[in-house]
Amino acid sequence: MKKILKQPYQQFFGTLANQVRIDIIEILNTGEQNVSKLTKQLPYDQSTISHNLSRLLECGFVSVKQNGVERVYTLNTKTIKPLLELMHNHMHTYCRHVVMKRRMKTHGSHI
Amino acid sequence: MKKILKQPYQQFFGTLANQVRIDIIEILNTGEQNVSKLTKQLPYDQSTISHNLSRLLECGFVSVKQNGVERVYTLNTKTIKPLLELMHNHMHTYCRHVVMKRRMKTHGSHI
DNA sequence: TAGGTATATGTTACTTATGACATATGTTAT
DNA sequence: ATAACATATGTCATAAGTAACATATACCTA
Repeated sequence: MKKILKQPYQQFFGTLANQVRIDIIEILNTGEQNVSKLTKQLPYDQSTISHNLSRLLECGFVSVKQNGVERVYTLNTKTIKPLLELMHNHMHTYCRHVVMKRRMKTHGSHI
Repeated sequence: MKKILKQPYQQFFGTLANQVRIDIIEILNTGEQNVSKLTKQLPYDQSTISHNLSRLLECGFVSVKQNGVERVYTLNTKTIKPLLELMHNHMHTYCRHVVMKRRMKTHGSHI
């Protein structure tokens, strides 16, 4: 069955307005990962990770390749990097009252 | 007045994932407007427009100046223009095809 | 083929966002 | 001060989104 797409703005921005998906993006920004590894690094159920990967995939924010039994997800850095850079610049310039707080459990992300 | 401190990603992207606010942005993209004029051009209540302008303001997507009895809202084109351009490019490149619903032996492509 | 692992999908209780309505506040002119 | 208009704010029913749970499906190895 074909998925009915919502309005593109909601599709695009709505996908990024979610903590689980942002957490996934931040991890994938450090390198491709399969679902299990993502699940181990995040405080969410495997099914939650999978559901949200599905939405990221649907929006073209990640791609996936099969590797034996596992599926390896890769971030679409071509879109994500300039997008997050734009966001951070904006927040820094116009929204300094908003606290930038990371909820990641791991270190080293530089989105 | 103190503003709500949400997570920046949700603040930023969540604000753009809404039809009323996108409608407002599209109109303001053609030039600054006061609230009445915006209300006349859109199928929403004046209070709805005002509520949503408030959120756009909070996120720095618009600025406002008092002009007599009216308040004139101006789009922050410095952020919005490149942002929407990025979005359109992305949608055009990655979101024009059918979603892959089941596992397939592919070697990874964007969706 | 069976059993184990990896990932996806269906469902649902709960949370959050939404937009209209009612009303309050602010501004200008008389 | 008051009227008339412009805009903002509080509230609420309900619509939409969320993440866990349960389960199904795909893939691998023996």
